[in-house]
Amino acid sequence: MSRFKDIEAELRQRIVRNEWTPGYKLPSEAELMAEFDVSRITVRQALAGLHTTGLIEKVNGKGSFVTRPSDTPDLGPLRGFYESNRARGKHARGKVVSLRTVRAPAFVARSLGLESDEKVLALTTVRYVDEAAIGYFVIMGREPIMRSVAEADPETNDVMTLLETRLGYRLQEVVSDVSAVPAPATVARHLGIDEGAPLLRLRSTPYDIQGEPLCCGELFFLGGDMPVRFRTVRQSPVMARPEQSGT
Amino acid sequence: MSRFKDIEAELRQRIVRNEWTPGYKLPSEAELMAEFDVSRITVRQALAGLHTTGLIEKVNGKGSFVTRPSDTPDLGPLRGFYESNRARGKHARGKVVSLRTVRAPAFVARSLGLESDEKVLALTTVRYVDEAAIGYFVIMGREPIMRSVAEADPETNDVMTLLETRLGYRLQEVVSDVSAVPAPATVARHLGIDEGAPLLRLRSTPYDIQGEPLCCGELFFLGGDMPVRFRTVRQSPVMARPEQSGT
DNA sequence: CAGTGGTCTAGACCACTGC
DNA sequence: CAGTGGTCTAGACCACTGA
Repeated sequence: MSRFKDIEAELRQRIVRNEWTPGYKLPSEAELMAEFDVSRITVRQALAGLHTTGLIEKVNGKGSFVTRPSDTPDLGPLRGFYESNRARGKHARGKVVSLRTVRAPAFVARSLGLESDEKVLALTTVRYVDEAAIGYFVIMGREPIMRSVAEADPETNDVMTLLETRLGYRLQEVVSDVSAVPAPATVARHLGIDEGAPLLRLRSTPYDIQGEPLCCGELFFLGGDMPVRFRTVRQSPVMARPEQSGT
Repeated sequence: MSRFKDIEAELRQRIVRNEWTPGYKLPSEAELMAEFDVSRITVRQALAGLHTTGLIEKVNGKGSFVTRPSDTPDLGPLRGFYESNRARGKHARGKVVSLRTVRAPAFVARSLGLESDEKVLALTTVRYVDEAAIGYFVIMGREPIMRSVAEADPETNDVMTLLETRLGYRLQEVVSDVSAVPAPATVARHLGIDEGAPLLRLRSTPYDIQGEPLCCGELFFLGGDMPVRFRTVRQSPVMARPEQSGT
């Protein structure tokens, strides 16, 4: 194992364990050189790793800082129902329909690594854009996380936002399965549409920076008006890079 | 502008202009040091940029090589209808329905940067899995590219695969809009379903490594059987890195 | 074995930030 | 001004590949 990877791992641990909280200024490169007794390049390789992972940001002339969780985390479609609509000048809000304990559906159990009949807490909201109901969201997950999400304000803030700003998670990726389904009766009723009408069903699982799935959402969107946009980038080969390059 | 960025740009140009073709072995770091008259670190910074972009791969003890386009490009949902189904042991094939010139629909014109009434070539296929028709694909684009795609074998190979292996493009990312729509009459007829049944509509635009949109696809999938999976990664400050410290 | 990339050291100068 | 990160040099040893 190379030295810089050790250092990177060590620094990452300090951040992930919240010894260094968001906004914290890391020791300068000079100090890290002293602490780990390595040269500057080695320190910088380690920092580069944290940087590209989004864990720290570097400010020329000031130092490196633990990133604050994004105000509006952008992970594709889950960038946030509220955020993305507000960004387009719409009025977006949600209404909690229920919060209750249910047996984890198969896809949730699979995503979260639960036993198939384990209990999860399910938070259901209906989401409106300019007074029109266009989404029916069920977010499921283990009791503690979901409790916290529910106790925050899921009627005005996106789950991803809550996870980052209120619960201290740092999101890394989201895996989504998307398909088209006829509207189930319950959903149809809440959205004021006919049962069986085409709905976009998005099943999403956000993972934190340590690769842990945090919760599992099943989101039903009304048809074609508001497509969900994904941006998929080519997987590039693996490497550790000495530095950042621009562009 | 920093030196290594200049060098990175220069090398990138040679690759993109096909002076250095896929599989070509780049000059060694030592040779590049000589050519550009810089130190090794600077050379490596430049190469790191190309590497994370997926343009080159490095093999310890051998050298750096221009990447060959992937045999099965994996850019999310467009990883390939055929490929992904065959990977699951299914029999997958397609049948060309038509190849004709049409006026670019609005979303195509927008994606490709065309005038709204410009002509594009549209290749339509119906796709089968184990003899069941489950997809109706229309791929549109400028004449030359689409002509080449059509003359390759769009009945057995995915468009992304053709673009990379037959036409020499290197894909970088795909932007997809996904929504649920009632089946249009034409599509319903080809898929043997009722008009108005829920379909997943995927509008995708693949971009090459230079950021040029190559074509624009409108894909209709049958409902819930085969969800399309997206994996969205957090946008990091500058670039994505596959490397993970977790190891 | 020689050639290659992977890693590292010990310095250096610059541009930027804040006092 | 001192402190910081951004960039660079010149040299070094290692592990890996292939003849």
